[in-house]
Amino acid sequence: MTLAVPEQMQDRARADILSAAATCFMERGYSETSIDDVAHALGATKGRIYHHFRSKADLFSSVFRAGMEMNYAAVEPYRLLPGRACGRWRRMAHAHVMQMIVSKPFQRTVWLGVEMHLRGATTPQQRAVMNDLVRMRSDYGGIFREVIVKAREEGDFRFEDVSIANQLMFTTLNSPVFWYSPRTGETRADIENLVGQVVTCAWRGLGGREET
Amino acid sequence: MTLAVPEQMQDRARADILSAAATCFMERGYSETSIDDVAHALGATKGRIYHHFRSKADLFSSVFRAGMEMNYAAVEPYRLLPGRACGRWRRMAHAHVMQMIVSKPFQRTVWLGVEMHLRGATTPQQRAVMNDLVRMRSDYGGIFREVIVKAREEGDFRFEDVSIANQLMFTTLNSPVFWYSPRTGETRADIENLVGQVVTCAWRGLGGREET
DNA sequence: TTGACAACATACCCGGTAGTATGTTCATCA
DNA sequence: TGATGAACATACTACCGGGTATGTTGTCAA
Repeated sequence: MTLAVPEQMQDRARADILSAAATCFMERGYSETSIDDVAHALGATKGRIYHHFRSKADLFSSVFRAGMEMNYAAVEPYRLLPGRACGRWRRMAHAHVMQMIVSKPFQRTVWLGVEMHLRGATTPQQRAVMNDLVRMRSDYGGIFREVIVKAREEGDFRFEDVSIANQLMFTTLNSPVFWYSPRTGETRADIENLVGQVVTCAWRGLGGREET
Repeated sequence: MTLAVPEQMQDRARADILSAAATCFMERGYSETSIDDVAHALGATKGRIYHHFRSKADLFSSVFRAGMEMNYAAVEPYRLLPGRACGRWRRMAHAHVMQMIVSKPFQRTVWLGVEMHLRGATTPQQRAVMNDLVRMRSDYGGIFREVIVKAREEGDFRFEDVSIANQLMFTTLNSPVFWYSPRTGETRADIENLVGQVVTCAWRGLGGREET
């Protein structure tokens, strides 16, 4: 069988389009991005995109899903680590923030998707897909929710309402998606330091004790 | 002179349009909102809107400006209060969060405007107006920045980078704009409690000591 | 070698929307 | 009382962008 190579090439073709689309959605928003824009960013035409995706909404959903899969993959290694919950939280939070930075175009698109879903700006069948994706994101939030609840039980976090605390925590951890942009001559250590400040801010916000 | 009444009526007519437009922009975004949508929300037609605003961009800018003016007005009473800076910060932060809730449609529009500006999705002349508005917002951020710097000098706040701290703080204080929605039977005390949790989270994030 | 299909490009249609041009109504004022 | 203009509504145009229908090229299998 020589099907393995074509399949990989197809995945590659899709991945290239997804990446270009994510950047366009980040830079221009959903409605302001035309299929022609995405095609132009690829040095191609509409035909290429409509060959791999059924519609603009389908393309958008695919970027959304890819972004969420990246998030799951990023925190997966730390979910079931032994020890105190607050320790797991710190690892997961760090991985999450780092992911916001390295896959910013996809994460911005995820954000756009959530906003659109809250506004209900979709067709009935597309809405089903979006419901699935938003649930996927909600479940992802649930992972963190469980951890901070456990950490509170263990006396490491202090907060009133769990839902509000989780909202505020995610707001903080996601924020680099909006204001981070790479600086010239930026080192790995610079980014680590930045991520550290964000995680610390969220940690404090959750009522975590000051680390030494 | 009987001009006083017509002028007030004109302001009123503009204010009604601004309010309807803010709600539409919040619910649908900029591009997804048509002038016909805004007109329909008013029980009117396009003619009414184009009689008071030169273009869709002009209408949007006006909503943006109105939102920012509300913010300035909200924190103004506390800016120059005597005492420690962290005390002023708490008053200002409280007023700001409350403003995010009570004028949510306008604040969402402000957010949309900032996003659009960062993407540079405007015509040259419209860009001049947007530059002015974004500067207005930047100055508003500067007010808080001064206060948290002062509070750090006074030993009440602890954080590394001022810009990052200010970004994270605003992210937290603004967040209700995205997830708050009024509940049935909600009392004034409920809202105050909610605002309190948000302010406390930001306070902690800035490294403020635990209040008794 | 040929035919079949994937992977595009090109050309076109058509609905929606910003903006305009032109009524229409009503109040005010000389 | 008639003229004037503000405050709209109505009717229309021009254009942009999603989607489709159709052409073109290269590759692989029989």
